[in-house]
Amino acid sequence: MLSKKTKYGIKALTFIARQPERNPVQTSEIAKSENISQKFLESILLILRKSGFLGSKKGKGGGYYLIKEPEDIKMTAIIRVLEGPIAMVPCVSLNYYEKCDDCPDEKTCSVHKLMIQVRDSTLNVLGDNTLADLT
Amino acid sequence: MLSKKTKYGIKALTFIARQPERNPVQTSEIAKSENISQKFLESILLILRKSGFLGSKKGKGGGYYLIKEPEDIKMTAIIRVLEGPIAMVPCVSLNYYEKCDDCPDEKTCSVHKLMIQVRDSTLNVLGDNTLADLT
DNA sequence: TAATAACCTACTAAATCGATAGGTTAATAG
DNA sequence: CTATTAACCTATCGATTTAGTAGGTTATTA
Repeated sequence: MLSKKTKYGIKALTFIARQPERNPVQTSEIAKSENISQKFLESILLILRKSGFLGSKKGKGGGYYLIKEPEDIKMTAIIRVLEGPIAMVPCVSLNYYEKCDDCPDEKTCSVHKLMIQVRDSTLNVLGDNTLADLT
Repeated sequence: MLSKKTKYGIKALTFIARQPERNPVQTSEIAKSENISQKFLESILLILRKSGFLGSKKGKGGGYYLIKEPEDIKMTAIIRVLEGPIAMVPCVSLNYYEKCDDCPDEKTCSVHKLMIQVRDSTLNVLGDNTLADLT
């Protein structure tokens, strides 16, 4: 299941990407429009800023703005930052690999074999879609 | 993330499907071979029996056995029983649909649009694979 | 200097997960 | 008929994660 954190993060980024001007958008505006708890959203946008998706400006007229073009922001990147691994099992994760403690040999593991296929197909979809495709 | 429940369930089913004879396999044997807590595995095999994947036999020489041919057991069916929805968001789930409380219109929701694609590609992989493919 | 909005830290209620404990029931072997 | 075996059932539990809330501080603008 996708966490609300990730879901809200994607919605917020989409909201910002939809702005006609490149003006900063306030957290409160996004929160109201997308029905998200403002405090929770604050923490999400902070993560997205710290990981290089957003810039920010304080004080009146401040807010968050996109640093890159929506076409250049792949959904894989967003989801990895907010949700963590895309793979359903750590032992097939490209960016968050971890060995299973129960599995002695990945090569003969039936789950491993299957989850690699799932990972690849998911990766294809999320790699093909950019923020621009969601606007 | 795939739960251990589902992971162990798939491993157990694969183990049973690998048996040369159709003889019942004991929980203890699977647990030992696959490094799974026996008690936990018991509860999983019980679910798989109640949902029609396995038959069981009590007493000495008892255990669990497949009811259908491995070729006829799709991975989608197994995962839906053990893990629940395959979709990452309830609002795009075919078997466990639920409306999002924050989202006023699914048609214009960016997350919805994306998650439908992820669901379909995952469904393709899990629908193409049967238990026989994992053995 | 007041208002604004991002930024930061800490806490928490509720749910879920991965078990464990301690039995009961039914089938088989001797 | 009895002991053993293995499935079956119910309850509980510690740890972790989730989705927030509370209450501030810092920097920018009018």
